[in-house]
Amino acid sequence: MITVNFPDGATRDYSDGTTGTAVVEGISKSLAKKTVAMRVNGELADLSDPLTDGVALEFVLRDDPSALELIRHDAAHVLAEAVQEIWPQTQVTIGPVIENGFYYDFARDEPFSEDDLRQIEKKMTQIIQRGARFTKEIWDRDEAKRVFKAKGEHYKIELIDAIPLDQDLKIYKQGQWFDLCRGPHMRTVRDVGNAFKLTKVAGAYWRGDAKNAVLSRIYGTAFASKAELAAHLHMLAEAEKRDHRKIGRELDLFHFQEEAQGSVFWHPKGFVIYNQIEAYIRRRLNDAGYREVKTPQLLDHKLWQQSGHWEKFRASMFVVPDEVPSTDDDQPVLSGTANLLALKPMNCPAHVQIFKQGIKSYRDLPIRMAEFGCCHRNEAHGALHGLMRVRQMTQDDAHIFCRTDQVTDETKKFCDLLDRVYADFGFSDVSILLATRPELRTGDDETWDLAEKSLEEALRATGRDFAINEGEGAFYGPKLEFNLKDAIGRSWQCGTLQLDFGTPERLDASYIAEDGSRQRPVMLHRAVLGTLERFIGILIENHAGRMPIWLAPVQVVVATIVSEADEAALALVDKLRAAGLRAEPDLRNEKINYKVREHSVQKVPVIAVLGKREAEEGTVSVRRLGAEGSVSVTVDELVKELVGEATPPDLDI
RNA sequence: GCUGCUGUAGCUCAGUGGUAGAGCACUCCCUUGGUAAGGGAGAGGCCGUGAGUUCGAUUCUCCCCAGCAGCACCA
Repeated sequence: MITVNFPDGATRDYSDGTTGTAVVEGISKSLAKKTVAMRVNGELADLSDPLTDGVALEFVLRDDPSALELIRHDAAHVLAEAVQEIWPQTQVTIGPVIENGFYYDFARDEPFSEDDLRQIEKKMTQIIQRGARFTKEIWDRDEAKRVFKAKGEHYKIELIDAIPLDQDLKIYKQGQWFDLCRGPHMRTVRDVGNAFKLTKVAGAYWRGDAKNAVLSRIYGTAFASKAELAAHLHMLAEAEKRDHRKIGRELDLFHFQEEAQGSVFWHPKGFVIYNQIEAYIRRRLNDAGYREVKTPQLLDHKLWQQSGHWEKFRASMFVVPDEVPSTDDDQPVLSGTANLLALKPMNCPAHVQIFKQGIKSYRDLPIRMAEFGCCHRNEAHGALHGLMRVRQMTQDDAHIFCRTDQVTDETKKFCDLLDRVYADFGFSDVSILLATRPELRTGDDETWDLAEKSLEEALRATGRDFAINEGEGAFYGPKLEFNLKDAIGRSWQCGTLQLDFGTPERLDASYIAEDGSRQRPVMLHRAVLGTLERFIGILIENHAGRMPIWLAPVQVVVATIVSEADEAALALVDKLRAAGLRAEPDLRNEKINYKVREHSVQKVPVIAVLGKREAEEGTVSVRRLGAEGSVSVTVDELVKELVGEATPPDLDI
């Protein structure tokens, strides 16, 4: 006899070995029909599992949010079955659920094409309609390896060997087809439903390791209902429309070209945004007690050796020989024997050099040293992506040199600064990850223990929620990653705070403590926006190109209807400019419809229209981006209104 | 860097084994027109680079380069 506890507080007794299926069928037929799985003590489980005494049982209905991962996982199995039914020679590997769907990696000589996806989808639909029941079996390891070997499934054998010996080896069958899987699954493949779609094909490394073979990955997504699938596909389409590379070209903000891959050519309009953001953050940093510096681009490789970058980061550095290139065309340009310099990939070692000038007292700390440092990193070609991933970048970087007892306070202050800045840019949803020691790192484990503990304690002291991001820290210390959620629900890592005991040690930075001893300062590496390039990319996508007026490259266009209004229009532009606004006239020989359309497409926030009537009366007809109608105001009212609106948020009183 | 796909006018894209087309943008002309495209004319391309197959290649094949997607890496 076993006792089962239900969410409503009820308890019921069943005979030993009773399954979830039996329980739900005993409660109600209609509930049983909708139930696809269960939670036993909070853990998702197969409905067909026998229950044990004293468990807390909840049923998972197909349209519960927690059923989504089951739908997707089952869809991945159906995908694998479909592929093997069409191409029996294909080996299956793994097929997990991911944030917005699932994928399955296959080993196959010929990669899949987009056309194959439609064919596979059809086959999946057939399989789902066949409605095979999922059944679970526990297999003996050797037996399992024999079976998979006989099927030519070599990757599965590797997977079996990776499963700890104390764990059962579970096989899930769906009709004739079966797969090694930890489960759980729903009742039948029919529970997958019809709201699924295969979205793309790609190569992916076996076990995510670049040293391994490349597999063919098929991505897909699945939802409980067609409507949710449609909404998701709509979001993807929306993301494509907002692509900052496309908008950057359309709005004439920046461009890239072959000769400078990964580096941005900022056009005048784009650079307005860049400069506005830099000026804004400079004011914010100044208010928060930072002092700005500027350090060299090129530094001797000896310094990078000392800092640890030469050993741990060299593959991402641009190394430059310190010699005069040969001007003889018959000779090699470089001798290959010169001393080596490197373009800085980070500002930290240079900041330590400034710190080390003169003797620092404990009274001087914390020192908050900021730099809009232009850094170069030799990113892999395949990593480059518009403004989001570039080779030349400018961070809103700063290093805080402080005592260990100041770490918590500095962390709090930094978080406060982040909140203000993100709010000013309209981001309200911020999540935090604590990234711990990576495999490739400098410093001993005791130092890492201390660093991770200190950073975590400091973060806890701010009272913020966070999650752990295992193994993703910087090579010199653990870091906090601040992720912003954008207007269409995507998450972007922007801010970072990294705690570093090692660099001051390696570069021999010290201060004189209260007792007269020499002490190492702690270094906090931190950025709020991350890199300006990437942050601007995020802003463009967040706003779909419609920048807030304080950032808009052109804030107002003064467009005329008839040439008799030209003079008044130019006078208005002068007035707006004198008030500090970015205003442009449009006196072209075009109809007002044409002008309005063009400036709307260009996302100009305000169009001030001047016809004969307005020119005579000293008024303007004001049309806002996205609004249908227009409002008539006097010239002075317009100037006053726009000055108020266009003031950067930190200067707004 | 790895796998796959792509590379034709400033942009978005057609197209063909016999050296090319559209729309928008651009220039000029007509039009002075009240809030998302007025009309007409014109100019603009070594069809990514190099090699091969061929009488002939932008088209087929290969190398390289770049871009895109994903992976790996990462701000």
